[in-house]
Amino acid sequence: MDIQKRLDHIISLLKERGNRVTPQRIAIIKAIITSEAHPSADLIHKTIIKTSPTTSLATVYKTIKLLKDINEILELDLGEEGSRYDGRRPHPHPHMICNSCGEIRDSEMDDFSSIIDELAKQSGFHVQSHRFDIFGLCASCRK
Amino acid sequence: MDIQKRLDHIISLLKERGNRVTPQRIAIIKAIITSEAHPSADLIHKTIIKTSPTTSLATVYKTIKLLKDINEILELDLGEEGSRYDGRRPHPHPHMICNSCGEIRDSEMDDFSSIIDELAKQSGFHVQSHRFDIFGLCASCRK
DNA sequence: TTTGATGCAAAGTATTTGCAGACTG
DNA sequence: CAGTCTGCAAATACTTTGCATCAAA
Repeated sequence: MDIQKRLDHIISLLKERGNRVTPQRIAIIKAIITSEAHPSADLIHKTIIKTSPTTSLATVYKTIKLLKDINEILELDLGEEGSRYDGRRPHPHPHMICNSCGEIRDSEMDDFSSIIDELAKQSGFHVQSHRFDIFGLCASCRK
Repeated sequence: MDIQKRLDHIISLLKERGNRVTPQRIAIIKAIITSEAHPSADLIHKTIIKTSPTTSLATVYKTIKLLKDINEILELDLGEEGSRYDGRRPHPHPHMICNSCGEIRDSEMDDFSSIIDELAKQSGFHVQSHRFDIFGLCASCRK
């Protein structure tokens, strides 16, 4: 799905829900679905104030929450380092996170349903989402 | 490994490193390697002040950091809800985390080395650790 | 006796919230 | 126009840190 289609898709979801489509929201959504960098809220903010100066960090957080609620972005909760967001592939998939430079790379493998089903079956657990994150050193930092 | 052996093991590791073995540390270590509840720092503190009243929350955090550094406990970083700790099985393994009551249950499956190797191989990533957490509703909350 | 550990309180940091005014639909 | 959204600043909550004092070895 290209960026424009995805943007239109999200905009219609918002309209359906009765949410308003403001310039700030469009700028934030564009930034987050475009970036390959798994940006933080702060980086998203720094990125968009260049072209949309009247956007506050608080609004970035509010819009992120909105996008999470409609399952259009994935939050990668790194704890003390804050959260990073994946707006390109909103379905859970593994990430490789560099402990040195902080780079986050997507992995191609994203179907863990059989493994998760097996784990859940044993205990009557009802699965809603998951995260599979691998920490280490990326190829560049390894050198 | 029973609790006493594990406690002795950790104490010798600390001595080797030149760390001191204080009553506070012993109380914290006992609490954390005994609990099945994946306790938070605050819960560990609340637990031990009953028997070891002269232990501050700051010391709990400092000791947790120490135990993480020597790889004797596992941190489960839940972001806004703070961290929980697994002192019984310090090697990475999947957890099932209830979105309703917060219960964290260990899964038996803990060898993902082949999957992780495969993911890492594609990109030259050097794996140091991982987390595999499944979110949903536990059997009780499902009802 | 030496030096690392402790407790306290203050600082730190990512995120959330309350509110008055602005803007979408 | 009604009601939502925005920016600002204050509030939150978990965790860390500085420092004077204490105690393990």
